[in-house]
Amino acid sequence: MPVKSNRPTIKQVAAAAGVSTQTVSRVMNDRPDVSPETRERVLRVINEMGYQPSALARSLIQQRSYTLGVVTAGLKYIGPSRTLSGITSAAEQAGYSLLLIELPSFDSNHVLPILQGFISRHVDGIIWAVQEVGQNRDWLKSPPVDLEIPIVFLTMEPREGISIISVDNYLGSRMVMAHLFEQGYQNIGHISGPLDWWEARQRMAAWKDTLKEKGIAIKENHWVEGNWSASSGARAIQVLFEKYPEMDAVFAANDQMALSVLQAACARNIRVPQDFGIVGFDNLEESPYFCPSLSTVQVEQQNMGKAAVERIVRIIEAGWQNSEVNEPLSVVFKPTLVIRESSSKQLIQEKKEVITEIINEFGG
Amino acid sequence: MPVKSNRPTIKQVAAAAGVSTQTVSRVMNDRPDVSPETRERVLRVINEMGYQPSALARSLIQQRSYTLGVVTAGLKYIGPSRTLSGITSAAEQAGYSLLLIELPSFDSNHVLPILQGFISRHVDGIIWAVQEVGQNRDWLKSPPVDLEIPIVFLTMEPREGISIISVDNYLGSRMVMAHLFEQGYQNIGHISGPLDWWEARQRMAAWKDTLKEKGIAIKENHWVEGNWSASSGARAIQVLFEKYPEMDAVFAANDQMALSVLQAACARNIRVPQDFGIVGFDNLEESPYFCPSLSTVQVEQQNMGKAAVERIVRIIEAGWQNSEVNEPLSVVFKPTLVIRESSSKQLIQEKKEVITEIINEFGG
DNA sequence: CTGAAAGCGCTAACAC
DNA sequence: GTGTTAGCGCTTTCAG
Repeated sequence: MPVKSNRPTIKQVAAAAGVSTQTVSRVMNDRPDVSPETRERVLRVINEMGYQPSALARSLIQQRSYTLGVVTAGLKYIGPSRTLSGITSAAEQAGYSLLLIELPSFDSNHVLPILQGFISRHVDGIIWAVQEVGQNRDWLKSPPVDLEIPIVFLTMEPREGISIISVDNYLGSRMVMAHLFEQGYQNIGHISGPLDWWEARQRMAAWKDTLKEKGIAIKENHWVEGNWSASSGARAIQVLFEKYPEMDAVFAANDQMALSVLQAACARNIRVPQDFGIVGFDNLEESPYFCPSLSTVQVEQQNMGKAAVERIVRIIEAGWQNSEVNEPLSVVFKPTLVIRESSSKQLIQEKKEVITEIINEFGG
Repeated sequence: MPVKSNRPTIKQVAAAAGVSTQTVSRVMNDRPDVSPETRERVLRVINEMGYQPSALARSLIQQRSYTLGVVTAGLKYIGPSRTLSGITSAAEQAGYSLLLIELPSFDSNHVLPILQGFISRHVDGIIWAVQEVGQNRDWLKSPPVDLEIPIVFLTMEPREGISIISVDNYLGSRMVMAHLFEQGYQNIGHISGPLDWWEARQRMAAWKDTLKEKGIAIKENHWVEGNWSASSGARAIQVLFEKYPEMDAVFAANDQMALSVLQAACARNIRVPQDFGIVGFDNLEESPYFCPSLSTVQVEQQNMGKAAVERIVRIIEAGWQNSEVNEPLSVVFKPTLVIRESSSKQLIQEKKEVITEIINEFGG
């Protein structure tokens, strides 16, 4: 079973139809300057032979591949996958193929071979869908190749002249904190994400700033750094219960870690939310079904993926006709607070959920 | 910012180095027949100019793209993403690029444009990583194009002459049932997945067969069909509690639905596992942290993705040298039973987990 | 060891 | 309307 596929070439189709390759090309590309009879005849032959033009050859001559390079990491986690899902559907719709690369780790700074691969394959644009972690953006300071290819980043700290699609983690976390105080919780602990993640720092900053504004001193024993995993959350909550006994609520930087807090509370017979409030971040598919259901922050990851594709496509098409893209380089999505039983003394009775649009909360 | 990148071509490198393009090509491909001095000179120029050969042009002439087409669906669920993650890392290691397509739905049978796209882009092989659902394999009966490209499927019913990487869902479910009976549960209900899914049917068949073997009559009120989601699980368990009051255990076809059972039991103050046993399937990252922790079946999805890549690469390379692949076409992975608190009266005391290798259980 | 010629499959540019 | 010529960037083949 030789790999070499013997599908017909444009030459063979032309010969079979008794025309030149140019005419076949014109028919394939719906050019007007072909007589109806010729067109029909050629189309018939194309169908009979099952002719499929080579995108490779076309890309080569047109210097345009209709392909996007996508870099992701941590696909085994749900966040990156959701984003990727948004990317795939938007790309399909825009008529672009996707060349996918998954980094071996989030903080990989080993990007040269990836960029070279993309260049070598003539991608029209790149979507860098890896969160900002550790030093994994350092290569931007001195790009290893001078990149003529447009590139859009997802989820990173704003940088001059770079197109970024991100979500306002700080705002989302502020909403969490405002909600917890509103519910009457006073001593709010925090389980942060790993602090080499930009997003983890943002979420933590909101926790700190809110406490500061309330005149509450932040002590070392009021928070613990986790690593996003439920097991790290389990360790963290144990430490917090021990070192911060007055604590009556926890803001966990994601739902997995919040889940462990739920479990720990359950194991200690602490009543949630009556005596202890818990809020997470990310809104897992399962979070409404935790016991009690988990309050959290909803991020439209799929839409962010879509936005990234739309943005890169607009840049590509603009560059193609040498026009400028006159819209803001970056987009910041607004998250939504989803209030469920784990933090709402009212809701635990009524068994429903409330979604707070930022617009209503933070006068938009 | 024109998209057209003005990176150097082999011609320019050749001119700059004062050699012919062949020589540059030879150097790039590490051919032996270049004098050390020439090689060094050319290499220097290559580095200076940042030359990166065009994979497109190379693919065109070699009739070989070192690219794999990957078809997936439901990336917003964790299962498909885990598999994809296995595929990306194995492909990277094997030196293949990935062209990714996500179907709009699991049961899409609209495959012609996808195959044409792959053919057009000269992929060397295809990995069809979509579960078998409804009629979504019908196109295999009369392939819409005569596919010269080798293709490997993940997770589908065995079919003559087709290479398939799958997991033994039936075996995994038998292990669940054996375990539940061993724990002394007698009246075991089932929440199935949607029955147009092959995997859901397999899991259910094991439930049925086990009951039959135990001489237990299967009644309509002993099971409910879910749709994999936690919310469908919530509806299902409500029905079961009502119509099957003697029930003392549930085998849910995935962890999300099992989670809802956990929640429902918690809401009704039913003691799990003392009075009621629960087992899921798939082993979510979060399942050890449910309250109580959830017994389940572990499937090595990432390894299945890896296996698919390794298989397709072997077929490709074999085809390339016109040899045959003399190994079984298909691989069936063995799942593992993970016993946690939700179904183990012993463990709920000790707070640990037990992993049952099939080898020990079903005399392998 | 090196280079010249040919061509992978297609389309842009121009001729007729 | 249609065909011819040239060439995208590379490798294969063959000559020297």
